[in-house]
Amino acid sequence: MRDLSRATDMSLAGLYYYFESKERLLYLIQKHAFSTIVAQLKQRLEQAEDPEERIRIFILNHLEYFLANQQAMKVLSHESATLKNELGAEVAAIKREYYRICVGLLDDLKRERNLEFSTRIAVLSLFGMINWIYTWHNPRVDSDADATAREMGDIFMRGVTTSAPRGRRSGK
Amino acid sequence: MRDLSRATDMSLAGLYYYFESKERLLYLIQKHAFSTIVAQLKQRLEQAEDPEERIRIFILNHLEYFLANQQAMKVLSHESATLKNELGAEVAAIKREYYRICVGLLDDLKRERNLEFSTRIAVLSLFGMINWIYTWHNPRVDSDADATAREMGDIFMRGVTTSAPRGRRSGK
DNA sequence: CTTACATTCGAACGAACGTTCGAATAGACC
DNA sequence: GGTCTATTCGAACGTTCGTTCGAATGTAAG
Repeated sequence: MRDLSRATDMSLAGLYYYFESKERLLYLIQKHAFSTIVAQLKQRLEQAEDPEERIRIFILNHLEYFLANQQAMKVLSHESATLKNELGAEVAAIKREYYRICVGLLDDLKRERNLEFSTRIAVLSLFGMINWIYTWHNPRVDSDADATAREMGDIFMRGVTTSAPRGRRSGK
Repeated sequence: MRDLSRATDMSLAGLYYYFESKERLLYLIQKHAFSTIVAQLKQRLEQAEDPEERIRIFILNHLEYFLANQQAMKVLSHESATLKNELGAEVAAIKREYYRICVGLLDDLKRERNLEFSTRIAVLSLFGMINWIYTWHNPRVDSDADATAREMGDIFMRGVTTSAPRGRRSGK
């Protein structure tokens, strides 16, 4: 709270005029962040029918938000389990909806192509890949969200062993 | 420190007879954990020549340690950036060695099969997958380290779109 | 100007934290 | 017994943290 008061040029007591507690402030931030991600995702998903493309949209949407708000995401990941009671439950509900959307996307893919794998493991592996990015992505070295989403999508969809040399890609 | 004193049935002051500071204790824990992982990995890698199998050994070794010490890994992930100065640098060096080993494994695979992908993105995606597990793995629901490592290895190697239905797997 | 309400702040409170210190206890050797 | 060292602890220290309170300031309406 003292850091926030310094950063906002408002007194410590002044902050408490707008936010009743540190916990409630964290709740508002988390709710806003995850609601925004989910809302934008739903909107973008309307523009694609193909299951693979929809998964790639999911990845891109996630990475764009995480890279555009990298500092915030560090804090959110760090404080993700701190909320108690109803506050925590409400945020957890949004996260669960986000998780379920991803499950649906993967189940669609499985159905369309008659695939067989554990949706749970696949979803959580994908979450690991795209959540972890806040720990390493450096704008001066790494490519932007679009390119990173494409590379991660390739790995998740086809794995590292199916990448063709010299830019050509083996037939779909 | 008060939590530790309670958990160890030793007084708060008594802890400081063995560890000069909280920071140094965290350093010792981190150093021990990462050194153990790296040492065990090196030993296991001696028993395999095939690049793909070596990557699968890497995944299994990582997951085994993370699942066997899940609580500890939560703390280590949470406190991973807390160490300053030489202490932090020494731990960072071990992590970098671990990272470099994984880079080597992937470069070997690329060379053997004439593949083309960003080693950096692949390694960091893989790290995301296997590090994230401490946030979700539930022993009562999820399979053990062996099975999880196999499933994650499949996703990382071949992607979700190359899994065959009804247990049969397309030719290696 | 006066009233009423919204906004801001300095100063402090109580709790939690990392750490220290001097005294108390235990065990080994003479 | 006495001496020495290793171990343990209660009590406190100084700091940081989340939070509160009463007073001061601003602002708009009558």
